[in-house]
Amino acid sequence: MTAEPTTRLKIMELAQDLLRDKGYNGFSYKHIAEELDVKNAAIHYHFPSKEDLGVAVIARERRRFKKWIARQSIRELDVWGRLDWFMSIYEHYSNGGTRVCYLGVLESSFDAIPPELQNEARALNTEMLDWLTELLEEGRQQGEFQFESDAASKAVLVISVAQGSLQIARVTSSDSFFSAVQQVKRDLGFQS
Amino acid sequence: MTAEPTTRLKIMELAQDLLRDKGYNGFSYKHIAEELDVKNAAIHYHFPSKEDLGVAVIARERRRFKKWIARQSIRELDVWGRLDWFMSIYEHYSNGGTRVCYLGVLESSFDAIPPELQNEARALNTEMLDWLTELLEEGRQQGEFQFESDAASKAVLVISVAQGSLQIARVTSSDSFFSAVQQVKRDLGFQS
DNA sequence: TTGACAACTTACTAACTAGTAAGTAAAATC
DNA sequence: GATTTTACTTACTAGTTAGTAAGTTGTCAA
Repeated sequence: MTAEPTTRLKIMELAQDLLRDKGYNGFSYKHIAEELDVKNAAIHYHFPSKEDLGVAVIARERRRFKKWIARQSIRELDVWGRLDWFMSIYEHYSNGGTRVCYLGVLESSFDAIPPELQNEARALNTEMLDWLTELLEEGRQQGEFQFESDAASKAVLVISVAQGSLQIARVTSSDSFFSAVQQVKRDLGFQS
Repeated sequence: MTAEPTTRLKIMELAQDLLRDKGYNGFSYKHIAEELDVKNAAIHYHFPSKEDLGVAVIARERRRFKKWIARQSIRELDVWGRLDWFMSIYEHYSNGGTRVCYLGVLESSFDAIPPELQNEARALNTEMLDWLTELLEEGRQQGEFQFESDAASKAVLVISVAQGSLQIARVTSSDSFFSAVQQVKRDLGFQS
C-alpha cells in the first residue's frame, strides 16, 4: 500500500508494541519521540492526544480483524482450520513468550485508560467473541465440535485460555500457550 | 490482629486496590496521599520507593497464600473442595465483575514494572501453579479428576481461564467468570 | 510564481511524577 | 526526667507528563 513507512505509520507501529509490552500508562510520547528521532510535537501533530493514538491503534486492529474474517481464504476453511487461524492471531502476538494480546493489557488496567479507548477495547472484544461464538455453533452443528455449554460461554473460555496463557508464559517463559491451545482443541473433540 | 488500621496498613490496602484496578503505572503516591488525607512524604516514610510498596503488597499476598494452604480447614477438604476454594480466591477478587487478579495486571505490563516487583509476581505465580499442579495430580490419582495432559499444563490452563475470564468480565460486564469456572469443573469430570 | 497546505521543529507550559532533607510533636525507653 | 525513636508534616527538587502556539521547510496545484 505504502512504499516507505511514513512517520504516522511508524508512530502507530511503535505505539502498538509499547502498548502491548508496557500497557497504556507504561509509555509516553517522549519514548516514541526518542526512538523515532522526531520531536514529541510531531506525534501530537498526527495524534493530538494520547487517547487518539491509543484509539487509532485499536481501531486499526478492529478493521484488520473485520477484513480478515471477510476474506475468502479464511471463510473457505473448515471449522478446525478457522479455529487454528483464530489461535494463530494470539500466537502472532506471542513473540517468544514475551508478548501478550492488546485486550488483556487494556482490560487489566481498564480503570486507568481513557473512555474512548475503553470503548474500542470493548468493541474489539465483542467482535472477536461474536465471531468465535458463531464458529463454535457452526462446528457443533456440523458435529465437529463437542461441548455442552452455550457457544457464547465456550467462546469466552477459549479466549480466556489464549489471553491468560500468554500472560503466564510471559513470567514463566514457558510454552504454556501452545500447550493450552492443544488442550482446548482436545476438549472440543480434536483427534490427534 | 490490629484494632485500628495504621496508616501503613491503610496505604497497603489502597495500593492493593489501585494496583488491581489501574495497574502499577496507573496510580501515584499523590492519589494515595489525597485519598488517605496524608502527605506523600508519609507514604515515602513507610515505603521509601514505589517499588517497595508494590513488593510489599505482593509479598503479603504470597504470605497469605502460604498461610491459607497450610491451614487445616483447607487441607482436610477433598480435592473438589480445594479446587472450589482456589477458584473462590479469584471470585473474591471479582468485585461485581470490575476487578481482576493481581497477577494478570502485573503480567500484562511486565516490561513496565520494576525488577523486584517482577520477581514477586513470578514467585506468586509459581507458588499458585505448584499448589494447583499438586492438587490436580492428587485428584487424578484418586480418580476424581479426569484429564490427559500433564498436571502442570492443566494447572496453567485452569489459572488462565480464571485470569482471562475475569478480565473479559470487566469489559463485557457479564458473569463470564462463573460460567468459565463451571466449564473447567465439568471438563475435569464434575457431575452436576 | 505564487500561494496553500502538509509535515514537521523550536520553544514553551502547567501539572504531575517519585523522591528528599529538615523539622516537629508525641510516645516509648532508659 | 532526659533522650531516643516513631510517625509523621512542611517545603522542596529534578525529571517527566501530555499538550500548545508559533514558526519553518518542502511539495504540489493553479
